[in-house]
Amino acid sequence: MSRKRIRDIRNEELIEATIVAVHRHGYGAVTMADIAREAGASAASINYYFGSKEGLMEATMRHLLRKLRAAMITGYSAANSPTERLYAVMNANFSDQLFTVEQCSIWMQFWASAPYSPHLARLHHLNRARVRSHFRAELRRLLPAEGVETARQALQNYMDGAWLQAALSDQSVDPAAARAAARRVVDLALS
Amino acid sequence: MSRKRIRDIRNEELIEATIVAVHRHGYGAVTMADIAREAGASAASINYYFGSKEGLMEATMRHLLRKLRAAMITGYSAANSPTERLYAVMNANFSDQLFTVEQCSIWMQFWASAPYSPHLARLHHLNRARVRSHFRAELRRLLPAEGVETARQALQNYMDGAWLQAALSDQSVDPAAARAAARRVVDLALS
DNA sequence: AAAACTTGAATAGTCATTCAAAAAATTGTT
DNA sequence: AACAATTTTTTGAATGACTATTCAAGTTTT
Repeated sequence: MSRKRIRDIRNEELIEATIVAVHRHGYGAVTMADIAREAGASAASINYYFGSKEGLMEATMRHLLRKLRAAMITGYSAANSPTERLYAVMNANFSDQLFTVEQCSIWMQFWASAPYSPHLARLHHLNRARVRSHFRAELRRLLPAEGVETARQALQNYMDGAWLQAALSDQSVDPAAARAAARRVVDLALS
Repeated sequence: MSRKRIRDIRNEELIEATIVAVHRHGYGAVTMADIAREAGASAASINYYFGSKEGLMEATMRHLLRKLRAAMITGYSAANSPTERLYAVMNANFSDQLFTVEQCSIWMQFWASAPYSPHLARLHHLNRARVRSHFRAELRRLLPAEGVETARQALQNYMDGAWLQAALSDQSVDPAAARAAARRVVDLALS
């Protein structure tokens, strides 16, 4: 039991250190030594746990995807109308925990490197397809059939664009304001 | 005169090679040797013209920004109503020449590395501010004051999100379809 | 002849990964 | 509890491979 625990604790520590280090140096420039220093460990021990740098990056993206999915499911189950579920998807994406410069920045780093890593690309496509089907399911109940796809693209691209802007902003972002803005965009798309 | 000409020709060739090579290998992974091979030149000659890899990357981004601005101005001057000018901005961003997987991909590479390069960050911010003011100017004539900012965010983030999606798509993209979709989103935002 | 251009080879540095050996934790035995 | 045996974890140092940049020596153009 405790054998597994130590491994899990180390895994989480190293992944958190990876998030910080990638945000600080960039995905393309970050080194194993940077991450090790951030975690207070050695580069060799990272390889002991994750096998390689690529393995660590993939594990980190899985971690972030899990967080995103968890936030989504939480809000989703509390909402009980199509419109509220749309708000819930937005609120999850712009929640206090997820919508920070640090996290948006690392998401963008992963997006940029996905085309060159089949593993990352696969994870990204799965996630995007899931969000797309959520949006479609709710919008079908709210709009005539010919308007569904346009509204979905408007909302989904808006979300990605907002994350991009947050990643590139040098100031800190305001999640509450982002949620309010997203809500207005949803209303606009449904009008 | 011809002294300058040779230099300009080489500059363009090397920048085009950079676009291809960065798209193929990624901004973080591309090497001077990759770019040189693509251009049929040597790595040393690139340094002769651009001083350093960073100088080459900055010049390449400037080149892309110029292209974008030129496309925008062309469409803009032909349009003569606020709505048509909004369409024109969208048409420029989704023009056949600009909206390709290759170019969207390299834009995303630049976005991702902007936070770690003051030069790139500066260029990016200037460009974004310019687009923002264009959108604002037109929307102010079409919507009540309190709706302008929401519509602008919806449109500008939509554009960035669409480019992001294009960069990550493994198939080739369809600029004409993207323009039609963008037009529907503009109509949605103005309704 | 002079200036501009090109490059092969050398330089000086970087980095991920491996590995042997040490340290720490866990287990089994008494 | 005590102690030894075993497994798991950690790391310093070495390895091998890769890179941007420089430069002297050529080639081409003016």
